[in-house]
This record gives sequence, C-alpha cells and structure tokens, in this order.
Amino acid sequence: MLAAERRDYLLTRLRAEGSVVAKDLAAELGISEDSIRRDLRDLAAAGLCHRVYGGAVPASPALADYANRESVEPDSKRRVAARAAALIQPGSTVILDGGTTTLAVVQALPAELDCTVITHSPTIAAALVPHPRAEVFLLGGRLFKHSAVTCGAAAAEAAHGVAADLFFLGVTGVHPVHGLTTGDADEAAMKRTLAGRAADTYVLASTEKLGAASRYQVLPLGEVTGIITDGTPNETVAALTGKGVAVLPRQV
Amino acid sequence: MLAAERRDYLLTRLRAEGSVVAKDLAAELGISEDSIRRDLRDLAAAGLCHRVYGGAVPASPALADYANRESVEPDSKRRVAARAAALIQPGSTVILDGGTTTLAVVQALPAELDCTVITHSPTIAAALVPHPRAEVFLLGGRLFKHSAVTCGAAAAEAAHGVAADLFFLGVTGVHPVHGLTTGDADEAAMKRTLAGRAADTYVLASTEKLGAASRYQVLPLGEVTGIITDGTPNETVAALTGKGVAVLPRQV
DNA sequence: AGAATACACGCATAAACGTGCAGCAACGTG
DNA sequence: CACGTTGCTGCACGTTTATGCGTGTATTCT
Repeated sequence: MLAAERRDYLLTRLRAEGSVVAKDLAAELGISEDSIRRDLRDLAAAGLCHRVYGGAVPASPALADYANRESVEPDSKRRVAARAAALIQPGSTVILDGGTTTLAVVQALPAELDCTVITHSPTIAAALVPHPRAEVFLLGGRLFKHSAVTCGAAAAEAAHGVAADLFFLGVTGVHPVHGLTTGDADEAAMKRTLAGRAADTYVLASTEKLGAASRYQVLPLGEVTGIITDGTPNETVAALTGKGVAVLPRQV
Repeated sequence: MLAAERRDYLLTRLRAEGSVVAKDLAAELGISEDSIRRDLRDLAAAGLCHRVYGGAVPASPALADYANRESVEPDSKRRVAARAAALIQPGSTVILDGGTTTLAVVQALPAELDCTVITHSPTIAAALVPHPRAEVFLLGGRLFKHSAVTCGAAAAEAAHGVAADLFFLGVTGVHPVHGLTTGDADEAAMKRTLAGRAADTYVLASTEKLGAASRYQVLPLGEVTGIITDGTPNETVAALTGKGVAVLPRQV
C-alpha cells in the first residue's frame, strides 16, 4: 500500500467513525505505530485532522461537535432512526429536519434507496452525498449556527416552493402538556412551515426528549401524524397515548 | 509494446485501481522502473495523474472521490487558502465556492472574523458553524452530488438575490489557452453566475490545477480579478503573467 | 505515587527518486 | 547507401524519502 493511499484511508476512517486509534490502525495495516503517528502528524499539520492522545479525530469542528452530541443516547437514536427510515417508500419525497436524530435516519437509509430528500440542514445534505439514487434538494437561507440549519424569511420562502409525502420533525422536547418544543423561535417557525409542506409529519423522539419541554412550541401534539420512539416503555409515552396521540411503535 | 501504448495502459490501470506502483508495473511489463517513472512523470506533467512516493494516483480530482481529494497537494492548498483568507476584510461579504480548497480557506479564517459568507456548498456552511461572528447564507437548490454543491435553476435564482465584495472561485483547471475550466456544465454555469454577483473574483489555484484543463469553461482568464497560487515558480504561471493575468503572489 | 501507555526525537536501513551518460533503433536528408 | 539527428531505454551515481527501532520524556490510568 502506497503511503499516500494510506493517508486517504486514514481520512476515510476518520470520517466514517469519527475517530481513529493509532495502535489499532498499525495492527490493521501491518505497519508500525510510528508510521501511523507520522501520518496523523502530517494530516494534522495539513489541517485535515486533530491529534488526540491515542489517535486522532476529524478536523472539522462541526463534525466533531456532532460526534459528541451523537454520543447522547446513541442506541435510542439509532432505534428511532431505523423505524423512521423504514417508513420511507421508494420513490417518495421526504423532508428531513436538522439534528443528530435525523442524521441517524440518513445513516439508516439503504445506500441505493430511490427517493427525494428535501432538507434545510447542510449536514444532512452532506451526509446524503454517498447515496447515488437520492435526489437532494437543499433549502437555502441564513444559517442558524446552533443547530446548523437554515432559518428565517428566505428559508421559509424556499420551503413554500416544495411539497412532500413525509416530514421527519426533530424537536428538543415532547411533553403531554406543552406539546412539541424547541429552543429557538425562528427554528420553531421553520419547523412549522415544513410541517405544512408535507402530507404526514412524524416526530423523532429519542428517549431523552420524552417528557422534556423547551421555550418555543413548534406544534401541539394533535397536529402531527405520529411520534416515533425507541419502543421502550415510558411514562410520558403512556400519558401521550392516553391523550389519543399516535405513538410508534405501539406500546404493549 | 509501444511507449504510447504503455502510457495508455498506465492510465487505464490508474482509473481501474485508483493507484499504480512503479515497481510492480516494471515487473509486470518487463521494463525498468526508470521508464515507468519517466512515463508517470510525463503523465503528471500533462495533468493526467499525480505522482506519489512509490507510484502515482489519478490526477483528475473529478474522478477521485471527494474524500480522496483532500489529500491532494495539501501544502499547496493550505498556502493558497491562507493567502485567500488574508484578502477577506472584516465586515465584508464573500462568496465561497465549493471544493476542498475553499474548505481550506474556511479553516484558515480567524475564528472571530466578522464577515458574511455566501455559499452554495453545504460542506462549507457546516464548516463555518464554529465561527460565531460569521454570518452564513446558504444558497439552496438541487444538490449536485459530485462536488457537493447546489446547482441548477433554483440555485441560480437564489444567487441572483445576493451581492458580495469577493468571490473565491474553485476550478479543476487553470490553463493559459483554455482558461478556467471545470468538469460539469451546470456547475460551470453556477460558478459563472456567482462570479457575476461579486465585485471581485479570485481563482484558487493550488499547484495541481495549473496547466490542467477540463471539459467546460467557467470563464476566460481575463474576466477574473486575479489568480491565487501558492507562490512557487511554475511555467504555467509564467505563461499567465506573460498574458497579462494578475497572479498572486507576484512571481519573482 | 507508581505503572502503563503514548509520544517525539534521533539514527540506521532500505527503498524510491532524479540526473547524467551511453547504447541502440528509427527516421530523414543528401 | 552513408550520415547525422532524434527519441527511447537501461545503468550508475548521489540524493531524498519512508520506515522501524531504541531511547528518553510526557501523559494517562489506577
């Protein structure tokens, strides 16, 4: 294996896994740790990664930040994402909200799925690049840094030009009384707009969201088609179903 | 075997396997490594491949995937990016093209720089999330997977609504005769539109771009404010300056 | 605090590299 | 046919680069 090839490989692994361990790579590639360390040192000098004790992480702080947030309840997120991905019919059009849970949905999509994805999240768009059959439409506008999605008048206007079968809504709180909430007013408005452009809206609710509430309401509970959870019994879920809200999967 | 035949064969292998090893090829074809190296040197000079220690990899960043491109000439890219970043005045508005070189520009920006960035690249937008003072405006549209930027009618329309002081243009070829070129017609049109929205347009030309040419012309050389290089002497640069093209930094 | 691990640095080795030179074949010209 | 030119090839030489090992230092874990 050429040295240059090896470095490409390191970058690929970094992107795919969010981190690499020098020792493991040395064993995997059958070369000394010194060489791996030298590679990582050079890549770091080129601004392509950051060294950490034991290995390296991707350079892009945006991705690293996401990697950290992805460590919150990863199993729950993954289960929710898998259930959401299964709802996407081949040939259909789906709007994907921003956030780590929707990012997990993209990762749960079959590589060859034939569908149209509309999103206001550059991160989601970038994650869909390796899906050759997926048509991606990005809604432009001012970038709201906190959640890395476009918001504001321009984004809302762009959203009015589209229509979809499904919308997967990400929120920070799902509460029996306060409904579906998030931390920013502009963002809430954008999510509301997107919900209006899709025939069906499903909320992605990983465990830590259930029972939580944030400052701004996106929608009341009754205005979404259903809430997708990870299926583990939960008192908030019980309260929701008690109020007639559709929760997937149906609790036992 | 004819020399010309052999070179075709090298290119075929490069395309098929993503890399070639000089030693292996010499053994395989029954000729000396020197000849292989000479071939690879010539192919590299013609912009058809890139030499790496031990062999060569395909040149056309168009053929290699996005991840691999980041490791092409990282030093040159970084120098070009640093020079470009230095041109951005605090408070100004700049349009950033997609691509790995412009991504390097973002990484070269001071974290606290106060400016407005307009881009049609979700990757660039995501990379700007950690810059709290940078206002980011994302141009929406259909995502062109190959270079991970938005293209097409919607993107062009969105671009017409903006105006900027600077545009940093990324291309795949900078050639004294063929001008500034890229590998896709839609993308070329989008780049041209963006150039029309900025007072000044600078081309980011890392070493491997100089002297190369792709299928579609973005602009003739005379229609940009200047070309930013990494400052190492280069015959293409000499030819460009001879034609009156502004090249930064000025060669000695 | 002590052990274990990861790290940077220097050194030696081997491989790959570029350059200059010579041999050789193909070609064109007179 | 004789001759010089040109281009391709392989070899020899010195240089550069990549790699692995040993040593001592820094960092982390227990």
